Amino acid sequence: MSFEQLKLKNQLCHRLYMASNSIARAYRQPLTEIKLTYPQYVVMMALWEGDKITIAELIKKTAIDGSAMTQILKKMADKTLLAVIKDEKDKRKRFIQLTKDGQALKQKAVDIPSKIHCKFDSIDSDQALQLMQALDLVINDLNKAEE
Amino acid sequence: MSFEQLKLKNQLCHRLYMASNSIARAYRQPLTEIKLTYPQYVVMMALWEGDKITIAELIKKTAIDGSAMTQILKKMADKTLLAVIKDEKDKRKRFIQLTKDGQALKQKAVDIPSKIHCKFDSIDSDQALQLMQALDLVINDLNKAEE
DNA sequence: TGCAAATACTTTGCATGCAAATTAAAATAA
DNA sequence: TTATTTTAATTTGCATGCAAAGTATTTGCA
Repeated sequence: MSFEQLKLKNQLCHRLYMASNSIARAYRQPLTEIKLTYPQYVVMMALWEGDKITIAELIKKTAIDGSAMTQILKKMADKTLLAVIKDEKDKRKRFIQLTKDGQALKQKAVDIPSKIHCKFDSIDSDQALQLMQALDLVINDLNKAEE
Repeated sequence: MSFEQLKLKNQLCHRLYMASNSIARAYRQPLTEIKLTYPQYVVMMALWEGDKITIAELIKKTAIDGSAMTQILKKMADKTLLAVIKDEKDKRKRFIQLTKDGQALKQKAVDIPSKIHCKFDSIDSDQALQLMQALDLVINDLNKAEE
């Protein structure tokens, strides 16, 4: 067994680590302007597509950790972006509903994707799509292996 | 301006977020067995390629945040994996040197890459290489934009 | 009916990632 | 040389990501 595989330059995981951190950092400035952290922005994107969903559904859609989600939602509720509503039928469940503030924020966020997009000089839309598809394979393989 | 770009399924950043978390999670179990966290493992990989480098060089090589690095190195020194040595010439600098424990750990870590690799059913070595190259473009574009 | 098992969340503790401020020392300019 | 700037690390404060434990509720079954 060679040690070649232990070199950082051969590690897909390290590329993902760097790329994920780099892109989160790139979002930081535009997100600061609308007072959101990156995970909070992910939650908002999920809810803009459709709110009145349970926390469990939100977790599945965003892939944000459940225990982190509790804290994130609490902060976002404090900022009056959303409301946590108890389900009367099943008292274990909570629905998340956007407030007017939360809905209105979508207008301010709509320019963010293009701001990030224009930082990519070396990658066109087609390559970005391919990259996303490759990442989907990675994600599926790893999540499959979890069970 | 369409809202289509704000959908999660169209976000490269969210794919990277999920992929990076998924792969870090995949490493967690094998790394627990050798008592390392993922960033600590990255530090070890960097040092196995060549130690007696300064903290600044280690930061550049691993892309780990500087303030996090201070904490990480402190914990690793406590575990006697490495030693922090002051530079007598330039008293601002510190060199990092592996201990015997730290060097010996390489033998236990050598199997980890293949353990992860075998979780990828949908991706062959060639695709993985392409993926890494695409990620390098993303990383370079974003880091270039930082300045 | 009654109780174990499964769900949906929350809480806690630990390890980062990151911005901003701080400290110490070296390099540079005036 | 002395003041200014730059560099190398550390410290602090905040926001996750995650495992593990805890709390209600609801289901499923004997």
